[in-house]
Amino acid sequence: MVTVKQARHPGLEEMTLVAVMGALSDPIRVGLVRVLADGRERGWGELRAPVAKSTLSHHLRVLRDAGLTRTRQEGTRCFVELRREDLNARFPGLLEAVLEVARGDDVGAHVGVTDDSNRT
Amino acid sequence: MVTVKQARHPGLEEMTLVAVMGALSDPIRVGLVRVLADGRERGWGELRAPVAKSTLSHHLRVLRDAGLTRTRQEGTRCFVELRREDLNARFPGLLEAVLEVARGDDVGAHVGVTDDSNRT
DNA sequence: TACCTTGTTCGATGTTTTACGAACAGCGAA
DNA sequence: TTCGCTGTTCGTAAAACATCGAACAAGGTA
Repeated sequence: MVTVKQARHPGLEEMTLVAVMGALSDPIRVGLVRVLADGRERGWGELRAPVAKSTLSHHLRVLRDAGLTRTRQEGTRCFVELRREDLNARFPGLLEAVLEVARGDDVGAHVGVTDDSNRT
Repeated sequence: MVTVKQARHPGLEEMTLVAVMGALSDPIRVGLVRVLADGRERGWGELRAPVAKSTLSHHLRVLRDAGLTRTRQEGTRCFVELRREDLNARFPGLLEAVLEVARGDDVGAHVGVTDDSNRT
């Protein structure tokens, strides 16, 4: 019934440093953030990660609950995007610093997107 | 015998983003980092945190293993300090961004030092 | 030497996290 | 309506984590 509980996204004030750090303490999630770092909204199906879909769903929820991403549902499919402006407002400099290191170390390398670019 | 295994500190190359983020995903550890953020070396006994000493020891080890702090042993007591330069070299901007937010949100507020300033 | 102080290590425990496959629910298409 | 596709939720299991008290080890002190 209330299966898709219309995903609640935390407001700026609800985001906590500890939750964000926790969300970014997993390589898969860092990989997802990196994929979304180009600012483009991505379809769930575009995302590739070496885990079962239920696990991927879990990771996306952790990111969303921490306030890192925004999920939009359109009919049957979901789209995810990085809440870059919100993050920069709430945690100035943090996201950029993390992305910079993640890029340099190639953290979350096995996370990617299908080259099936049918959007944007 | 080898109780105090002379604490190994990871070199710059051994530090990982994920480990650092994990280390900073606990309010007590963030509080410890805040306390050390003034650059002063602190004695173990100076640190106050609302946990048992064995737990505090554990948290200090997590921080040390992630490369955030350096521990020095002098006779019977230990001294801890933040590896600020190393962190800035390895993760540019990250520590400052975290400290800034932690200060603003007062993360790890119940962690402090005894005003027993008998050092420096 | 016998004791005390200091911090680590050792279990033990309860909680949280990660992971999977299966079942389910919503939506669109046949 | 009946399928099929998509993503969430559930049940479960394994691993990691936070926490404590007790035991221990190393160094200083009496």
